[in-house]
Amino acid sequence: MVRTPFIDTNGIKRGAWSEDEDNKLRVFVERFGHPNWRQLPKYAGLMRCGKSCRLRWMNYLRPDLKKGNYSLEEDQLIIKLHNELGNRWSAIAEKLGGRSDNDVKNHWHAHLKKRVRLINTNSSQSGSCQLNEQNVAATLTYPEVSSSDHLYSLFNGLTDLIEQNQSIAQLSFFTSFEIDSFSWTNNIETESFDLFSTQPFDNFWTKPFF
DNA sequence: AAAAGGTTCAACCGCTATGAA
DNA sequence: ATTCATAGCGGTTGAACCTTT
Repeated sequence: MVRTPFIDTNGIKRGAWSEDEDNKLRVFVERFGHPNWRQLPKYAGLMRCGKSCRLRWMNYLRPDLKKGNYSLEEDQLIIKLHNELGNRWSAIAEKLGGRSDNDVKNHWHAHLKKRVRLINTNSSQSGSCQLNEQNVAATLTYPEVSSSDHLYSLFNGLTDLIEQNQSIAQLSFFTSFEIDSFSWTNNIETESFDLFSTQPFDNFWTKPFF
């Protein structure tokens, strides 16, 4: 998933970084720091521009960089911070700790934006539910404790069902079965709320889907 | 099995902010 | 006050990978 390496007209290498280049940059920065990114490639023996070196270090090589899947807590925090700060990815990444701004930005566009938009759309249309089953008073039990991968997958499943325009009957079955089994197996107290409430919500993660 | 379309993410580009001269 | 160099930011893109048809 990387761009093919090539040398541009100025003799600067572009595209994907090789392992050898990574090693040169890592060794150099760990030893000397990076007081001047523009000069760095010359002294580090790299054919890259300073900007490219900085980006590679900040987004990939930094030792304090956290890699791998995002936790539910991280997703919650990104959504909350994006709501407060907008597209200020570096500020959001800073508060997450260990994630690069590029990584957070990609994660937002790939995973979170769609879900937030979907929920906002459905919330604003609560009077005329898209699912074409009017006047259905559904109640959803929701665990008070939300730090669980199980809950995360449940949330994903729910939004996928909504996206596929599934019926309330299918949703009700899915939610009650999944959440009841989760709360039962984890011995967690649950609280009820109205699935179709139009009241303003204090907490994104506990607000109804419509 | 192959083609088409969608997803992911590393890297690039252009712009702005900042600080030094 | 102005100019210039550099760092940093956010939007966009290229291409590998994945899924669907």
